[in-house]
Amino acid sequence: MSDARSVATKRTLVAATMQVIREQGIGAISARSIATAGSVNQALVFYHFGSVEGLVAQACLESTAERVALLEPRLAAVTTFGGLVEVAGRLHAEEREAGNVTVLAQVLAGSHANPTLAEAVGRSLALWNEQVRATLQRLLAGSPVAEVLDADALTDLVSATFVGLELMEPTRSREDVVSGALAGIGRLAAALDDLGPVSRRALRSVLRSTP
Amino acid sequence: MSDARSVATKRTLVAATMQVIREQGIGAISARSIATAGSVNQALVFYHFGSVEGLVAQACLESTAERVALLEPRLAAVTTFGGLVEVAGRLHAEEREAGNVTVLAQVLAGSHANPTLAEAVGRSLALWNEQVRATLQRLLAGSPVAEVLDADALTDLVSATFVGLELMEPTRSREDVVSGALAGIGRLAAALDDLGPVSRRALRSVLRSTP
DNA sequence: GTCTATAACTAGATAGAC
DNA sequence: GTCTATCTAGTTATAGAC
Repeated sequence: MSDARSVATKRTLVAATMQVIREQGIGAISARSIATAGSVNQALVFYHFGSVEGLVAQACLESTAERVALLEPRLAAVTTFGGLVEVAGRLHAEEREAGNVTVLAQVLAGSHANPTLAEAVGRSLALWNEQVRATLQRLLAGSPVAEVLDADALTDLVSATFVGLELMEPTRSREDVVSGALAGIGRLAAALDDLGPVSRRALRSVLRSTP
Repeated sequence: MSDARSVATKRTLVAATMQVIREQGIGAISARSIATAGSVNQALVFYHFGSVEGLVAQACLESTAERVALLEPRLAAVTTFGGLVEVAGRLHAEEREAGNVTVLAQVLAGSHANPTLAEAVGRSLALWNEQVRATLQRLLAGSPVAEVLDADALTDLVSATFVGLELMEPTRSREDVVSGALAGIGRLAAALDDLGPVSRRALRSVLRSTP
């Protein structure tokens, strides 16, 4: 019974940590702000996680794992670049509610010169990148784009864009700019998907010869 | 005389602030850490800037203005998408030394739920976006891509990518991933630049009809 | 496991000497 | 303008009661 209670408390603390980071940013994190958000005692942070850093690391990891698990089946079902951009658009829309990427972005910023957080962020990013890379690898196979971009490079670019996008979200005056941009990218991707065999060969040879 | 000394002290404080943010992140910022980095007295932060926040805001703004001023003539000389990606690649390489985008990214993260910093970040981002948008507007005029993307949307995407890229820089194991990705994007852009009039018209009509 | 109390420290900010 | 000294408030972390 005491074990079940312990688990519940840990859960509360992790959830409260995510909430504080989402609503006030990593700069507002302290054992007290977390305890207040979760309506628990401040000392429990240290009893269960050893330190505030340890709790933040755990929260970052769980927040990311949660989102990646939800996304995994959807990415597995993607068969075209257009479909991938569509999933990206939905993910961005869902972020307003869940804020998992925001948590990752904030902890990423806080991990500068902080080995403990850096380790947690590294593992969180790896969870994302695994999924994105696998999807891109699948889509790139047989695509002319593979002539100039490998999955690793594209993955890094895609992850960075998403992190930057969510970090800048609060600064945006118009909120439809991102969806507009994603729609445009989606149409470019769709055009690429729908290329006939002749244009496909032509594009491939152009990309191959471009210095 | 006392005025010249005052200006020198302000400069020292602003430079020290940038240095602490670059080397230790926004989380390590305090009147004392800044004063130590600049070898000046801690109380001077409040005498010259009123508060730590005020100093950080000023540093963010100056750091950005400095970089944007250096970039402006180079962007003005860009005439192709390939050229734009090339400038972006150089900018990324120079960041390792200067770290101006890193400062912006860190203050951006710290501006979450902080009106003072948010205002400074907003103005800093505007400085960047002005230049990027003007360049993209020029390049998009007459390009088939304009069928699906306007300069505003693309600017937001480009800025977000750059901020995310610099924020993730310390986490990258291999350091040539970004340059590889930029090289690939550059070849795609070059292919777009070199399109003949026939392919150009064909692409335009495809993009216009893509839903 | 959880709570109270507290030690040890660091933060922002200011008054007053120089 | 700059420095020392200091106040206040908030921080991590732990001992010990429950």
